[in-house]
Amino acid sequence: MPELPEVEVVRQQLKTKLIGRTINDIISHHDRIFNDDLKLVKSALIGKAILDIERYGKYLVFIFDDHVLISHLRMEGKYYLKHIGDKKEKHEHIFFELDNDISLRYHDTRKFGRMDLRTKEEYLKIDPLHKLGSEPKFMKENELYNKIINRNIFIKTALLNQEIIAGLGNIYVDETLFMSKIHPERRTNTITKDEANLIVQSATLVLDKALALGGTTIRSYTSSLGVTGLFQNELLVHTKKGESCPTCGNIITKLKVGGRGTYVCDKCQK
DNA sequence: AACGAAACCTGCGCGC
DNA sequence: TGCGCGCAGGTTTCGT
Repeated sequence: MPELPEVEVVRQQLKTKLIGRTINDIISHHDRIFNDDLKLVKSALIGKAILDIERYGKYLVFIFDDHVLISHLRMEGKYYLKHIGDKKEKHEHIFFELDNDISLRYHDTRKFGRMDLRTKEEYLKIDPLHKLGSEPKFMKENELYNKIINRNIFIKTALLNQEIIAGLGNIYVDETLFMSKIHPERRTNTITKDEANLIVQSATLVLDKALALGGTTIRSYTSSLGVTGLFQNELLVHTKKGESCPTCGNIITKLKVGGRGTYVCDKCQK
């Protein structure tokens, strides 16, 4: 479900509700969400307070005193705030039972999401965060160019690779490439410095604007945690197959790039 | 090492 | 109505 703006919205919402709350119990109904042994997770976190919630790219990080819990929502992960004892809904896999009668529930229809327990000391230095690329707004001049010029993959595939650039997903890559007038199937070794820097600038703009509108909501139900953004009304090409290009009027087409549905204006994007 | 495809899951919409 | 297929805002693993 979420890319950087949607995860950031979740982070901000959770923060207002959860800072200072203490974990009284953790209940798991599906044993593949936690990558670590449940007993280990419980012994590290039970009795501890949530001190902060950080975000790196699409990863959420719950900060405790000695440990952190890194959460990736993948395609469909969501957090719901309920009351302890509320009926377990389908696809609610992890319950974090907090003080103040709060039951923080991790909901994931496809069970793709994952959580990793790490120590505060090392969590930025090891998997899964240590190889994460820079977010567009923090990228330096030519940083993207230097990372892709010696590779020979589709530019769309490169922008979806979180080790190259962090935070973009299928929707925002399409929008970024449209704004940059670059075709998603351009090979990375043909991208110029100016084009790479323009891509970073466009990505920064798209992500900022999407965040300001609360993210994008397509093909998704409303959640109890405000992931009902408005940026879907601002999309220029993604989901617009058969419609007119807002720049030139040409019909927008859909193709597959790296197995992902991709929307493009063949006239504008070269 | 690098690349592309398949795998991981479940649900929904569409065509027949 | 029922069935099979393709598709879904992501990442990891497998095969070449």
